[in-house]
Amino acid sequence: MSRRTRVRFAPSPTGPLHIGGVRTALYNYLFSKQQGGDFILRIEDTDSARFVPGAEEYIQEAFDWLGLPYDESPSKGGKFGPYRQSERKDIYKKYVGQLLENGTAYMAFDTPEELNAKRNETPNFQYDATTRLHMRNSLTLPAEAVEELIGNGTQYVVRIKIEPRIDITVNDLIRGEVVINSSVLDDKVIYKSADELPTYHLANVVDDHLMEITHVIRGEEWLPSAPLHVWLYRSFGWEDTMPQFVHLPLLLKPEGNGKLSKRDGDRLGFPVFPLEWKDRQSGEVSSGYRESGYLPQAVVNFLALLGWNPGTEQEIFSLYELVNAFSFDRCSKSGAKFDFEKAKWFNHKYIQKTPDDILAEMFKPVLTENNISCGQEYVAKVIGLVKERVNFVKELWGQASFFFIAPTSYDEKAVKKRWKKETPAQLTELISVLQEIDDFSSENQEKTVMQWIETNNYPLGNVMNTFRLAVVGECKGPHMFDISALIGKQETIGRLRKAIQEVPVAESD
RNA sequence: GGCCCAUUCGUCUAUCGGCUAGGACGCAAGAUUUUCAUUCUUGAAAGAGGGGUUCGAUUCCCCUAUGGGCUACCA
Repeated sequence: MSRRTRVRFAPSPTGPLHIGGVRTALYNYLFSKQQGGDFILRIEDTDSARFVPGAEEYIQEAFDWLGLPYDESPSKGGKFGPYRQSERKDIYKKYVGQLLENGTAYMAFDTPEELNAKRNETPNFQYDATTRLHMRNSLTLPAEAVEELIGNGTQYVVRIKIEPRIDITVNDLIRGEVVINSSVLDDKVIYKSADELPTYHLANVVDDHLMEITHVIRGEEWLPSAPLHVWLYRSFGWEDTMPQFVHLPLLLKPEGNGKLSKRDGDRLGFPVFPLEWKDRQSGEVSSGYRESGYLPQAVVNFLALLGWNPGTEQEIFSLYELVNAFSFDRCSKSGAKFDFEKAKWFNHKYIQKTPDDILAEMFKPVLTENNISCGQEYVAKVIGLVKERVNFVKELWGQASFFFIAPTSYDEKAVKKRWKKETPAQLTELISVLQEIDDFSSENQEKTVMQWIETNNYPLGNVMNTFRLAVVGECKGPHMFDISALIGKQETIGRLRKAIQEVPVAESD
């Protein structure tokens, strides 16, 4: 009997979604879609103290932007809901009761102070089979005392009871079998009476079971607690439908050591979040990929290759191609440092793939910012000419501003090098040559102007560069006649006239 | 400290015992171009160290080193 593949991405709404989390979600998405299964978003908000308003909305918006739709989620619903753990209190309560009843968990009344004291006096103190009988819990206290404590409202926690000296095998699709002896595990808290909420471990196992999750695909930081999760499945008697585990290598800082953290981004000058995030408390703004000008497809492509490879030399993948090509046995086992330069390169590639009119739409705000209002068709044409030289949409302005406004100054170095005393006369002549051209297309202009240059035996490089200087203001930009053709005859001649008047001829030589 | 995971160019990675160790980003040089950029070509650049196993180890095993993760009534 094979079950329908169902995977979940289960972030905690404690702030903006980190790019490492995005990659985890992406791998979940790719795998589930390849298997024709379901991709589920579950919000793990069991820690009320760390809840951050707006975080859940942010997460949803990020996946909308990235183009990774969920089949089931808090906003979309689904038949395994609710999808917010804070709304599943009753469910957890019921299942904790089950463990208490079958004796695989117990209640502990030790206060935080008592535990701290224990930890201080005993090095490497662990709440486990060797110590639990010296603590205040339902194993050591008489039944009546336990009754009384509960009766008078004393707060307690429920701990899982780990039997010692048992080898627990975690089967991981990337790492193979990881065997851990239960003696190194501690009796983790799985439920707190204070807020009637489970901790991650319990909620996770119960939800994955109830939601019929077949593959738990998550970051490597969860590997150490995977044996505990296996133990929980065993305690519930759910081992036969236990999901397959997949622990993904972590995303590391681009320089130095440690895993990529929220603070790294703006410190190193690149985003670590998909979308911009403004902290409501501190007002601190963290940059996002979307706002920095990345195309979502580029982010997805780049992230997919960070820890996975197709085994071929293909690097540019559409989401569809990724879904088909993805597999866990081509995932690497070690952490990947984030390479921001390569991310830029991917974006450059995707800019080239994006149709000009879509880029024009994205470029609109930049134009507005510079007080330019202009027909979309013209903007698209401009972009077609310059897009191969940019990595980001917003860089288009630096490459194309002269298509919208005439130069107000002329690059000094270039003027010094190119603007000779004969230049004004030559350009004046050029004006009359251009004046005569009826079909102002790039090709036609080129033919005519080249002929004129040849006939007069003018130095080609110098004439063309001064022409460019007059129209662009610098020695840069696409093919000269493409520029003049696009801005038009009138504008081209106007700019030539202006330059002849304004650019001073160097006195020397 | 304890436990777990990992280790090929600066970075992401290929190699599933035969290697002149391949590709990409970045870097350098050259070519193309009337400019700048793009593009193209070429180049420099790697198996952490030590033991085994083997005819032969980057590949398998062990040890050490290094990196990373976990070690909460966080996730």
